[in-house]
Amino acid sequence: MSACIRLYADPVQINQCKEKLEQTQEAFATMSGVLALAGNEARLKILYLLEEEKELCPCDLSDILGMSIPAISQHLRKMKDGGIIQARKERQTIFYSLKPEHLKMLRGLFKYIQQLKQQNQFV
Amino acid sequence: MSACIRLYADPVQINQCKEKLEQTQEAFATMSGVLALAGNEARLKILYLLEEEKELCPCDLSDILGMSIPAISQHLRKMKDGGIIQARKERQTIFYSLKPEHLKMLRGLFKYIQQLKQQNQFV
DNA sequence: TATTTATTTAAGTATTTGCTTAAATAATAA
DNA sequence: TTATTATTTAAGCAAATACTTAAATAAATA
Repeated sequence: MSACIRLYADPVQINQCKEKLEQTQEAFATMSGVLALAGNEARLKILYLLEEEKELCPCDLSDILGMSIPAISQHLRKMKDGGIIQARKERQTIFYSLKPEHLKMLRGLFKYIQQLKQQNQFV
Repeated sequence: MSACIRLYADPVQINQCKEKLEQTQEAFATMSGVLALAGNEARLKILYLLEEEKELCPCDLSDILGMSIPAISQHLRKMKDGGIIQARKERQTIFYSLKPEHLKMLRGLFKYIQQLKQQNQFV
């Protein structure tokens, strides 16, 4: 694949890297999937709000984020399919909340958002 | 925007949520940008490898990941533009490394990848 | 029963993404 | 100088994204 014919390439290093990735292959697929979900501003805000408020319905989220109901609904479906949120039905209303699955990781991200916020206040 | 006319919507809660988001607006934009970069399997692996190996050139990355040089180069440019990696030139070779900027957050992600790996080993 | 309400789904579309191949740069070596 | 090497850039393209509007579900109410 590579077009480079390096004198100083370290074949041992290259192979060690390949092995490391192979052993961790599944984790990278899972992780990049979750990060891709969180890597959209609307979805990141939804996740943050679900952590703060415990649960919210599509209608509330639409109000809060100023986005259409179908747009919200489609983001929610994506995250539900991705296994990071869950739904609970109460009469006509569907309440979404964070799934425990990747909660620890998401909380790490929220903590970092708070740090960024603090930094911005002093700039 | 919303089509729902809820009897039980809590306008105080809705407004508190809106305010929280407004105060944190910039942080969400920054954060989702970084997560979008990490939310691609190839790029996540590149970031991980740069953490492990300190620095690597496009050619090494091409070998390790089994991807074409231009594909790697374009991912690197995207992450450089996004401010999460930096370049150093030595003769003909360009060495890329993680920028200190969001390193703390990225390390949190790498730690979580290791945890996922451990879990997979016992499934 | 018919209507209203909350939500989802479907279809359409403009934009973005992530690769490909080919060409352009820039530094080194012959 | 010319050729080689490492990398970037450009152009093209198929697929994925993220919205839109309109229609379909499903539960509650009149």
